[in-house]
Amino acid sequence: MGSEAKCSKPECDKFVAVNELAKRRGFFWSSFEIYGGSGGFVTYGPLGTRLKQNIENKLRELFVKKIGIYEMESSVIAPGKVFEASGHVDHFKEPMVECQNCKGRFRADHLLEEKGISSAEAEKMTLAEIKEELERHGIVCPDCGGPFGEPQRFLTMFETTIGPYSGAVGYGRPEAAQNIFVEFDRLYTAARERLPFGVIQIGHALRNEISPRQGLIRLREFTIADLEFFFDPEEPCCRFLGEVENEVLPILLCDTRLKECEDTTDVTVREALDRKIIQNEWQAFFMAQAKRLLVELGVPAEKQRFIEKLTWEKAHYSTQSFDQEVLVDRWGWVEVSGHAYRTDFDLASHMKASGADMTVYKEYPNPVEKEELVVKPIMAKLGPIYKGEAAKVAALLAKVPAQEVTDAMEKQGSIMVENYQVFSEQVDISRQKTTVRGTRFIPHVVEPSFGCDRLFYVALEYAYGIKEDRVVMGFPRSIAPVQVGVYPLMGKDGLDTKACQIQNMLANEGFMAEFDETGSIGRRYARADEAGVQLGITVDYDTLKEDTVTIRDRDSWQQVRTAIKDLPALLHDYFYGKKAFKELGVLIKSQ
RNA sequence: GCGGUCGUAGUCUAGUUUGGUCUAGGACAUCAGCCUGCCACGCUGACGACCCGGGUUCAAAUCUCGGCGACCGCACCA
Repeated sequence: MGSEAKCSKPECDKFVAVNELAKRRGFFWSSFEIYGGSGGFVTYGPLGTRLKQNIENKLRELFVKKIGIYEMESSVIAPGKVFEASGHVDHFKEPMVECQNCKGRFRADHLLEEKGISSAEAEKMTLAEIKEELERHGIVCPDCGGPFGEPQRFLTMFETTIGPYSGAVGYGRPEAAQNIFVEFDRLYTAARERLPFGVIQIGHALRNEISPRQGLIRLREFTIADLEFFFDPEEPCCRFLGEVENEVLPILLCDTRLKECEDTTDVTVREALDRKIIQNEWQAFFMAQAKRLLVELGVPAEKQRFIEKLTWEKAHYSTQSFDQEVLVDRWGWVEVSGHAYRTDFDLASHMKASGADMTVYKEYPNPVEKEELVVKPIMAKLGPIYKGEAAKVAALLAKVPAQEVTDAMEKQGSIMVENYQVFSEQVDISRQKTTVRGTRFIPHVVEPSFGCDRLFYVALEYAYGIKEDRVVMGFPRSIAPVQVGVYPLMGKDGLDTKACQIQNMLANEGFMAEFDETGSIGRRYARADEAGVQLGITVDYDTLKEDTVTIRDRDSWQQVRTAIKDLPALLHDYFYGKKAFKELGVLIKSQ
């Protein structure tokens, strides 16, 4: 049974078809097959690597080139402190117990919560303490009443040691975001200390999933694109909002979800903000951009939606979160990006843990004149009295609010600081005028975060089509892994040499162009369609006479004839989306 | 991690029930040659597989145990 025949059957879904094609044509496959394989790891082949790069470059185009987001690249492994500070160490380790009788597994902290122990308490307990508490409350398996084994912590971060000393714990990053927060200070300097600004990092992340499934959808090592956008919470306006305010976002709201209803509410970006469905302008802007990105990857708007996350579904750092989902053939709605309002959580956490200053300075539009009381100890008088303790007295005095000192001096002529009495003649109280020109604050963050492997998968699935029993991968032209195939009609009479020259010329013009001379011309077209090659240039006998070629469109199978010398300019326009296929030459009537 | 189903060339599969005739068959793909004047033509040839390891047996693709992997369900998914 041939693969095409099988895939025309209804029970053969697109996931199976796409995965089979991907393996056969080298888009991707699961890694380490010669050693029996290992779940959750994937290898991208020649076509897949190119497609993935094109998708990642779409992100760069959309965010880096068009709106000036900065890009950075940092390490996958980070010292333990980074993820302790970020809260991941706490949130990634869940104590679990297994029933020795029925093998059911339960979250130990949840079992304890039922006995009135708060989750905060449970989180702090050691495994021994958890075991003790479980025994003390006589907690047994809720399913069968069987006894529990030893509690164990399940860690979904990959743990390692840095260097030869086992004390130095390191973790594989489960998201790319933390690198950005950790490097905030330098990034902010590089951004010339102006808000708002954003930084994107596209790179691998690691999550030690219990059981990775669903091919590219859930991997243990995957590519994530985290964009952290920093802004002043007092100036939350998005200057690009005008470009997207009429974009319609289909959102499945919390309220709707709680009614166990799956209906989305269609709102424009403007409405979503006016009705406070989305709290933040930048977040709404990025959601609109995310929708447009998916459209450009070939996923129509009606196959996308946003889900507002419920309180208990949200990450520990987020106040409002939406997931962007795409409808796929096999599993229904699958998350492709997350949009979280992280407030100042991350910068504040790292500031607290590291002691580094993560605040930024903001100048007021108008300086504020401030008059304040200043208490200055007169050391010339304190010194002779308190001798060696004079400095200490002065320090203690500095801790007392100036107004309090002034009041005491006016009432009693002295003030007690601990056991020391300071008299009014020992201090100099004055009113000082100062000009406050600005303030320091921690920026807020909205984060769009894309799963690149999932973007890749949905692009493949939506490109997958069957035309006359043949697979045609109809990628949008901007992400096609191969832009042009160049084919001699026959591998003789100099047609092959001519085709080679054209391929070479196009490659030098910057196109991804491939030469193929084996098999019949029809076979080569079919092969190219399956790889998603956007255009086919065929060199025939007329080419030798008049220096023209035919260009074949992968999707319509139509052909136009055009002069070789015009190819570079025409193709550049075509791939930039400035020209349609039919504008590339004179349409040839189908034979 | 549990339960179910499953694992044969690049891909899809026949064979497994009932161990031997399997030196493992086919289709498609790939490569070489011939042919071929625009959509997987044809012919000839080539390449190429029983997931890994133990056990039972005279004999294992087939039975059995363990491992690994895949899919589905449960759980998990910041």
